[in-house]
Amino acid sequence: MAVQKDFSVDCVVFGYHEDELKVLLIEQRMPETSAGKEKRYALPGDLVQDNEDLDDSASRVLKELTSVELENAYLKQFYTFGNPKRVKGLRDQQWLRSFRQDPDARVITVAYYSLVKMEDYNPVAASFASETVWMNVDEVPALAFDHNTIFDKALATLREKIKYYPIGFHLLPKKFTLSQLQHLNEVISGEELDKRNFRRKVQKLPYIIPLEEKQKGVFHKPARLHVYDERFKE
Amino acid sequence: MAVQKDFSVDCVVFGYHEDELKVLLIEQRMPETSAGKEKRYALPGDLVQDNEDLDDSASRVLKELTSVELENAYLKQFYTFGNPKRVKGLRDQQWLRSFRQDPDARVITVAYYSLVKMEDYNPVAASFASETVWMNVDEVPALAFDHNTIFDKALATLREKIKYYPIGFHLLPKKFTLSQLQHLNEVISGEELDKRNFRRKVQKLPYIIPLEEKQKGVFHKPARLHVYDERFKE
DNA sequence: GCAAAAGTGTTTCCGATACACCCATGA
DNA sequence: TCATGGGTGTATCGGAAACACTTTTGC
Repeated sequence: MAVQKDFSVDCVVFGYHEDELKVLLIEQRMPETSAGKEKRYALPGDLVQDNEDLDDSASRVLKELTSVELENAYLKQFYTFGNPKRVKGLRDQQWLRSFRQDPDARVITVAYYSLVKMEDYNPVAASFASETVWMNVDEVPALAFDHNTIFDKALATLREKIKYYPIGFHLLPKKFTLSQLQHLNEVISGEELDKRNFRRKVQKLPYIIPLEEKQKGVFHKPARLHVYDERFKE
Repeated sequence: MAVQKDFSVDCVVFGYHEDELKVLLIEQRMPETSAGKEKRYALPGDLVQDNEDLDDSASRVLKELTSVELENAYLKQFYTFGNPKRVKGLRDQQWLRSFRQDPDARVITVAYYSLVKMEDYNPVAASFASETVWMNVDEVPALAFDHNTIFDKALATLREKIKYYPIGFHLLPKKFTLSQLQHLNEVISGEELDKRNFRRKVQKLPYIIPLEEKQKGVFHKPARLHVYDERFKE
C-alpha cells in the first residue's frame, strides 16, 4: 500500500513595527503526554481542505489567525517543500499523533508569504495554537517541522523581490511618511540610504502620492503624509 | 472518506534553436476507446514517488525524457498548481482512467522549468507518451490538464528572471558567439538591442570568457567564440 | 568582387552618489 | 530654548543610449 499523502499550506506573515521587521509565529500547543514541555513555535498553516484551492487555503489560514477580513492582504505563493522527512522529527511526530488524522502521511506544503499592516492586525489564537507572537526576524528560534527552512526562504524571497518591486507599502500604514518608508527599505535590504537621494527618487515615482495632511502629536517637525496608489498593486 | 490525494511534478523544458525559443512537449498517447483521436500534447511530468524528494522527481522526469545523464541541467521549481478542477476535463479523465491507479485523486503539481542546450539533447519517447517535439513557444497548442497555465507562468518566470540574472547561457552551446547571445536575449525579452552597446556590456562581465578560437565553415567573417564561466552558476 | 555577418569609438544624456544646513513642533 | 526628526539643492561620476563604417570570409 502506497504512503498516504496530504497537502498543507504554511504562511510566513511579515509585519513592521518600530523600525523592525517581524514575523508572525504561533505557539504550538503540545500534547499533555509530550516529553519536552517548553514552548515551541511554528508558522501558521493548515491542511488544504478537499475541494479548496491553494490560494483560498492560505487566505483562510490568514483569516483564522486574525479573525479579521483582510480583503486586500498581500499574499503570494513562493515555494513548495516536499522533503519526505520534513515532518518526521520526534516532536513533530508527537504533535502529529495528537492533532492529525493521518500522522504518518507524507505532507508537502505550499508556502506563502504575506505582508500586512500590523496596526490593522489583531491576531488571535487559532484552535490548534495557544498563542501568537510577532517575532523579530533576527530572533526567530528553532521552529517545528522544516519551518526554519521555509522562513529563511521567505525572507530571502522578500529581500530579492523588494530590490526591484515596490511591495514594501503593504507593511506600512495607509498613510506614511517618507522617513518611515526609508527606514523600512533600510531594514529589509540591510543598507543605509541617503535621505535626500531617497526622497528625490521616491517623489518621482508615480504611485507615491503626497497628501496635504501632516503628522500630528509628534515631538518634532511633523512630516508630510503620503499614500501608495493601490492601482499599481502588482 | 476524504478525497484521495496525489503529488506530481511537471517540467517546462526550454531550448533555443535557430533564433527561436522552444519548449519540449510530449504527445499524449490516448486510450484506444477515446472519443477524439487527434493528437494532444502535454508537458512532461509524472507522479512523485514515495520517499522521493520533489527536485529528484523533476530530475528523473527530465532524465527519462532524454535517456541522457544531464549532470548539470538548470532545473528550478517555480510554482505549484493545485486547483481542485485541474485534472477534471473530459479528455483528462479519459487519460487518467487508462493510465493512473487513482484517476479520481486530487493531484497538485509542482512545476519546474529547465533550460537545456538543445544540441546535447536527444529526447526519446517515455513509456506514457508516443513522441516528443520541440515546439516554438509562440505556437504552443491547447495542452492537456492545466498545462497551458503552467507553461504561460513558466515563460513569464523565465522572462522575468532573465531581466536580472544571466541564465540564458544554459540554452546556448558551450562555445557561443556574442551575436548568438544577443539574439537569444532579444528573443526572450522581445526587445531589440544595440550591437555595440550589448558587446561592450557583455565583455565587461567577469563570467563571459573569450576564446582564441573562431567559428569555422561560415559564409562570412568568422566570429570569436566565448564560454560562460560555470563557476558563476547562480 | 560581392554577399553576409563580425567587429569597433565617441558623444550625449540621465540617473546615482556624495554632501550640510535650516525648519517646525512639543516639552 | 532645546531636542528631535523633517525637509531641501548642487556638483560630480559613471553607466546607458544613440549612431555608421570597415573587416573577414566563402562563394
